[in-house]
Amino acid sequence: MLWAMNPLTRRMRYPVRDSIRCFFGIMASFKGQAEYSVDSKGRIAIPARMRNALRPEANNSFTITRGFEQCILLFPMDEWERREAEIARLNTYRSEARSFVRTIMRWADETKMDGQGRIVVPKNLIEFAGLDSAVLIIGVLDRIEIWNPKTFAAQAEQEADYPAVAERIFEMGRDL
Amino acid sequence: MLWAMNPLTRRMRYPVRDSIRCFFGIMASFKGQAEYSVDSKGRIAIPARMRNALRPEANNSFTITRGFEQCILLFPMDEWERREAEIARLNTYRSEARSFVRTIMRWADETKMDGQGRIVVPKNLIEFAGLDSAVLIIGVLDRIEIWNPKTFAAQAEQEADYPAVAERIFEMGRDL
DNA sequence: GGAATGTTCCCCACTTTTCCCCACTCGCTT
DNA sequence: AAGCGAGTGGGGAAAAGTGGGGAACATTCC
Repeated sequence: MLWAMNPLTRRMRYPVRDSIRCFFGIMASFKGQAEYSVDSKGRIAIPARMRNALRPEANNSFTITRGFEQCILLFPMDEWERREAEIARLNTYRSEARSFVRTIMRWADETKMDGQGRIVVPKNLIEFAGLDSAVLIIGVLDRIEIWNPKTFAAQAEQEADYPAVAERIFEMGRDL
Repeated sequence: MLWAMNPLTRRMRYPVRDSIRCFFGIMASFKGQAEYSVDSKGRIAIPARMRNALRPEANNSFTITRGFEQCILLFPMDEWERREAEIARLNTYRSEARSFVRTIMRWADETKMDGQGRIVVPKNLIEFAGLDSAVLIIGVLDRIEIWNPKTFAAQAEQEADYPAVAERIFEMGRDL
């Protein structure tokens, strides 16, 4: 296994295996979940396991934004830049595209981890996701999701048909 | 990461990563929202996050104009010059193009930030956008939008189908 | 022409927020 | 048991947002 230096801790803790190849090159690959707390200053610690999956190019920074569901998304800086370039190609003389870009960018903000590996979550996003003292942090491939545990549980009965959904998504016959 | 000097604060606060490549080269990348106040002199502060995203070429200046919606647009000077060049290429023997160019240029004005990072908004634009004491400032990629919060809220029910619009726009299936 | 009035622009000052750093606790490993 | 990594809490310096004074310039009125 290869290791690279994590600039936050200045240690060789970045495992290259924890990344996957994609169209653009290499992207991070977050996985797992953890229940952490939000402190009085609105800070949330990023689980060490996910910090270690960050590529050095991300510079310990994330773009934080809202999800389509009632949760917060964290994209590593390098990954977000690719998405933004895609958004910038939309034709903003079309009213629908204009409104879409406005909504995406309006919720987005840049945030950098402090020396303890924490990020500050903007107040409007805390409100949007309905966060209180405890949060559920989930690693989902190229992004990290932050949920209020209650909100997640409430919408997680959808996962009851998890196998059925999988069948629909992969119905073109291509197995992963 | 590269840093350049922000001439406003005379500090190395301008992150070069905070710009994205586009057809023309590099453009600024504004994001986030903030609710600020308009003071008695008609001045509005530009959020520090967005000031730091300005390229030195913009020279702390904006071209201010009206949007397609009922809001005010701020383009960094360097970005505006590219747009103006684009507009100048339109065929002004077409009456529709003539009218479009006239309307755009009629509302446009130049404004430069003061030492505190504030701009003065022309009275006709304040009237057009219906601004009073509080404004909503939104970073939208290559431009900054200034809204009356009430006006924005009134037209923001479009955001209800934000996920649906996203599915339509990115119908190739790639989730954002 | 000159004084009065108003506007623009630059600077200084105050308050609040943000960000960086230090410190503590708790498991787990050595 | 000691040491280290990980999660949590908080203090203080610096930056950001806000308000306002006053000089320089323009405009209007007598």
